[in-house]
Amino acid sequence: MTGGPGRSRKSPDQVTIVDVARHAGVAVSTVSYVLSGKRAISEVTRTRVLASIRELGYHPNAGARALASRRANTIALVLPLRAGMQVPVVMQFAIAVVTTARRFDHDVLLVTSDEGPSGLRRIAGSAMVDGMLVMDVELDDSRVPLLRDLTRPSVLIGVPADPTGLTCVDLDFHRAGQVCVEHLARLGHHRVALLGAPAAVYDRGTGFAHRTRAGVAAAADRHGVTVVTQPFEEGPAAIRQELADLLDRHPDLSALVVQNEAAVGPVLACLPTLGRRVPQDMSVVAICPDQFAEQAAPRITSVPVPAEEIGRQAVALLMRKLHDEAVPEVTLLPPRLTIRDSTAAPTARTPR
Amino acid sequence: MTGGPGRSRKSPDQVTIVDVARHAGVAVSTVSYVLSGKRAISEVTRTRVLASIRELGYHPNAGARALASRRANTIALVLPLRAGMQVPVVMQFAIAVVTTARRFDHDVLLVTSDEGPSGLRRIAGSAMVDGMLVMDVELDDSRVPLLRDLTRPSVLIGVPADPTGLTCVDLDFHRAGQVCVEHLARLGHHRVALLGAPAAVYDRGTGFAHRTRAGVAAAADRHGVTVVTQPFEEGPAAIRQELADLLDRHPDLSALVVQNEAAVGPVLACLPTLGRRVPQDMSVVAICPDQFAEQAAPRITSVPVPAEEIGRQAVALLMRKLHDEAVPEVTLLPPRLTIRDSTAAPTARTPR
DNA sequence: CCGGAGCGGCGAAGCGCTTCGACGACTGCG
DNA sequence: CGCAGTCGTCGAAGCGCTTCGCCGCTCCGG
Repeated sequence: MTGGPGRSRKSPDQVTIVDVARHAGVAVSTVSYVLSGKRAISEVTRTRVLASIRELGYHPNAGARALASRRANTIALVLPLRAGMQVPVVMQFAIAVVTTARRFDHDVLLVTSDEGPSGLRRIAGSAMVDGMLVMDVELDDSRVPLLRDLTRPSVLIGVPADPTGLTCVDLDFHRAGQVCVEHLARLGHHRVALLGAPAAVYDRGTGFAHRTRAGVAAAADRHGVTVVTQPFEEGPAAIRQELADLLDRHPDLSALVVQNEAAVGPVLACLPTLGRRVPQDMSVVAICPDQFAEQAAPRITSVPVPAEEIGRQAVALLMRKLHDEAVPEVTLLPPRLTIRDSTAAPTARTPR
Repeated sequence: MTGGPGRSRKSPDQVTIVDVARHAGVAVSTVSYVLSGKRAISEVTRTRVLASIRELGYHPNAGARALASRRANTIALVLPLRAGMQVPVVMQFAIAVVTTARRFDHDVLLVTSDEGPSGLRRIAGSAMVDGMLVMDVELDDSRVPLLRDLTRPSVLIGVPADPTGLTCVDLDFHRAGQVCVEHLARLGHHRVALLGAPAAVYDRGTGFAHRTRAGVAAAADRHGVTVVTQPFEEGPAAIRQELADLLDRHPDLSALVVQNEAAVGPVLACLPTLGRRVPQDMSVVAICPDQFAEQAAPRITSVPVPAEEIGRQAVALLMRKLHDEAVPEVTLLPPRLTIRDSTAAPTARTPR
């Protein structure tokens, strides 16, 4: 426990590369090369070293490795912690990121933006991470100029207004909006409402909300569909009220596109009480996680946000940037519409 | 860019402590002591050094620091990634952990359990983290013996069957169950059902589910209340069915305790269609996040899981362990019942 | 007037690892 | 038979930081 006079002051439990080398009867550098594979090592030596490693329970010291190799084998995942976040999606995403990063032999440092840009500076400056994944990027995000300056590569989830010099991944929300409307138009709907995120989300300049709205509008235009757009606050009471008002003002609506996870359940619950059965009197398409769509009654036709896929892609892109490979500035994942039980052809309801 | 002959091969952007020392005209060690405060430094020197640091934009290299000081200033947050997790709670918790850790000048490494125990070994062995927070601990958790062996301290969220030698934090679910039943008993209810988590969660030996059940049973006993216990699967269809069955078998139930985030909404939605208005015909108490309880219609009397508080406590405890302070093995947070609109005295319904 | 105790600062020895250049021992070829 | 070219291994020089021991001051009491 005290460490005899010979052993200086090393803690007893820490096995170092020196111990491994001694145990295997080779030089320290040989052990290192066995581990990294950066030089040829004879099969016999390699197995002997690996055996020693296992026997001693050796784990390379991350700090020393980072210091010597100038690579931390860690990436940062920068989460926002604002209200109105899509919690399950974020979680799914985070898990995909960790899992994928591990596959590339990297770990993930969890960072929140509440320290502001200085937090990013600190992380990057201290060389704790080799690169960073930044979530929930807004159209005009204050972190973007900083990221452009930083020496470490980064990948953004979400697309800012000007993606020049950046790397961004996201669902193609514009197309997602289109796909929803096209589906409804094909069914014969002509009057559609988009129930969007809370107004604050639009005001904040959140890309996905704006892009979806644009996509919906574009497709509507093209297919002769009229669209009413309406932000939607949270809370079942507010939702009920807003929905009632909406139907009051536009009694001839026959379909809804809902882009607001939290609203999906309440909307479905309210519609029958407002005299609209789903899907007979009102079709509903949602942009929300599959899990939500599957569990609702009726099951909802939806375009899921492929959080897992986005996470994988983001990590993969970051890894390529770490290897100095060129990557596209914007990667948009194609939306996939899953048709379930909440959409149908409209039934003649009010005479024109 | 090429690094002149004098500057050897250091990357141009990395400011080191040597640069700061030179700029401030002091020794490297002096800069270090200014930063750590471990030795007295004159005010004049300290300000000069701090000025240089700011001017040069110096950030200590985390790897070097960890190597030399043998402390990484990082803690691991070990998440499960099983199905049936309480996603919003986990998220809340994670954010609280990161925020609190930062307050102690630590960062957070996000780890998932899918690598199994070897993942924990790797993290601990590589000295990337000084300690770990392990979430979602089960009664008989395979990670527990490992944690006991590890040299690095850890704090568990959840309490295993035998917490000896560990440090655990959790909501006092036993008392939470009691509190719910006591509230109902006080209102005059005599026939209560506990709608629990999916059966798999019980089978898995998840502590909070078992403890709640025990607490409910104990309080029921004491107050002369009869309790029906029933695991509840997910998905609105299943829930509706199970609820209908339950009411069929026990038509005289006048109150429900729901410990199943995902079931709260559907249950509330189903009850009226089964001829039970809330709270007139059926009182409902839930153990779920406040957010859910507030947004439901009617707003639900509930005991929230204080994720944020648990996160803060867990980090605080871990920090104390890092400083070799003694901490209690089990810290149980007292449940707080918030009375809202979903509970009332029972109305005579079926004649005895 | 001198000895001892702080104070404030310096220099150097690592922390555990990667990586570069060097160097024997083979190989194959002229 | 000799020389160049691998191949496999070694030794040593850092990476940027903390920390220990030391030293020259100044200040104080005896």
